[in-house]
Amino acid sequence: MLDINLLRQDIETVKKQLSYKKFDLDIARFNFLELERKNIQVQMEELQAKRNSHSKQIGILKSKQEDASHILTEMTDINNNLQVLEHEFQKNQNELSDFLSHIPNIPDKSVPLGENETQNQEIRRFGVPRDFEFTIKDHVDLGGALDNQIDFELGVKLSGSRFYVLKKQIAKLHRVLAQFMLDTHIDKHGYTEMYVPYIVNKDALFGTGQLPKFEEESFKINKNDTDAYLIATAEIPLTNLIANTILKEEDLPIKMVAHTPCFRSEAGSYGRDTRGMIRVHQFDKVEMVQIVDKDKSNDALEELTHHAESILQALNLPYRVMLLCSGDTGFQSAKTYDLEVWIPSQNTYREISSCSLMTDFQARRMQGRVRKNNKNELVHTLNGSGLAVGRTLVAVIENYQNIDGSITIPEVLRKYMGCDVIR
RNA sequence: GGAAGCUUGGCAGAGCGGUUGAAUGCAACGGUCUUGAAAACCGUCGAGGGUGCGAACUCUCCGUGAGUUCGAAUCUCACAGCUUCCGCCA
Repeated sequence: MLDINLLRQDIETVKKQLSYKKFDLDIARFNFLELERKNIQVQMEELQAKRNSHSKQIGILKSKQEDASHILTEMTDINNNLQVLEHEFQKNQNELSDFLSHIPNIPDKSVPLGENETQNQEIRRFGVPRDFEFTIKDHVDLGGALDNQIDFELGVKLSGSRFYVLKKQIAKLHRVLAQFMLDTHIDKHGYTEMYVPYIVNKDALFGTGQLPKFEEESFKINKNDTDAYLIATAEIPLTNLIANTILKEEDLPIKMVAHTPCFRSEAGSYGRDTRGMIRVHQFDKVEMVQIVDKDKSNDALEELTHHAESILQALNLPYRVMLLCSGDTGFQSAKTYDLEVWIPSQNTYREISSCSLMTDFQARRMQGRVRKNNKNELVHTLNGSGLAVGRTLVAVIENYQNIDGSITIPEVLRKYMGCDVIR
């Protein structure tokens, strides 16, 4: 959520900044709601003040056993009017907060202007795609040939399309990858390991910005007759840990990491990436979240991105870092780096991590603050995948495939796997 | 799943219809004293919002939501959470 004062002070500038994100801010609508709010609120508070002082008067008179009937009749009037105003005010507030909660975050100054992913900016590259001297297979064929250790049919049998079952060494490699990522972030990058719920309430989804605009992307379930949601990313539970909290200055920065499954409905992606494990309803991800002082958040984004990159480097997987252009930057984000890993079978780089600076956009929604110089100030939140485990598995399998269909285990994973190759 | 008790400011803990946004203690912050620190003493000390150039004035919030009342932290109802006991069970 944006600071409403920003809209009050300089709405034209905000409109322009948001237009870079392909969002059309309805200025007339905002001005109308604000004017209405002001009118109602001033009247309402005047009456409330009157009610409060009259009530006190009545109390004083009654305690002296004196007559208060003339004030009481006046109060009836006040209360009748007040009821109407309070109702109108509530309606106005609902409309205003609905209006505000649908406005995306403003892109950072350093974000290149652009419409879509074709205008994203490549920042740097690591590694060189391997030159295969044989005809390569994709992970689906490789997994199938390896005794169906990646089994899509079983996934369909149990749950439908976009689900899969892993077995034996591939299942272990999947587990080991997550383990390696967690260990790296905890031991080398100073993150605190967290274990969090996979089912969260509406407040949490609103806090990180998935509600109200993106409800259809989550799996909604029922818990004790109230709405609950499967997490689409550990960003949701991790970031919401600071909801309605006033942190101490020395608490910052908070750096947390968790390995969780992620559930996505993938509504609206029919036909896209239908083959394989790239786009599925359930996948594992190791997620990093940082809660930082607002002055340090830009540096924190660079740091976080490097943390994610270090996993790809350790696995020796070729990748590139893309700075998303304004039009491709997500709703909540002010600035996002995507890490794209080389997928040989697709002869291209595919997203494997997204590292974002949310500035105070989420903190304002969830009221996460820090006490600084005796004043409370919103924190900045950041998150990044470090990494998406399923896609990392795909990348390892495809990049490390051998002519006989076996998979060489990356050096750093061998002590975890207890073997050098899967065959 | 059943029963009882509880839910107040950073923490502890009063208040149980009327000048209460909330006593008191601790913590925190500022100051006096001191070479420095501790102790002692003095002072400050919940959050969010509105009108106004400003001074200032004012509203909302005592788990959440509804209700009773001229007036609710205080009464009623529903829901949630916590604690304890019983039952069941990974």
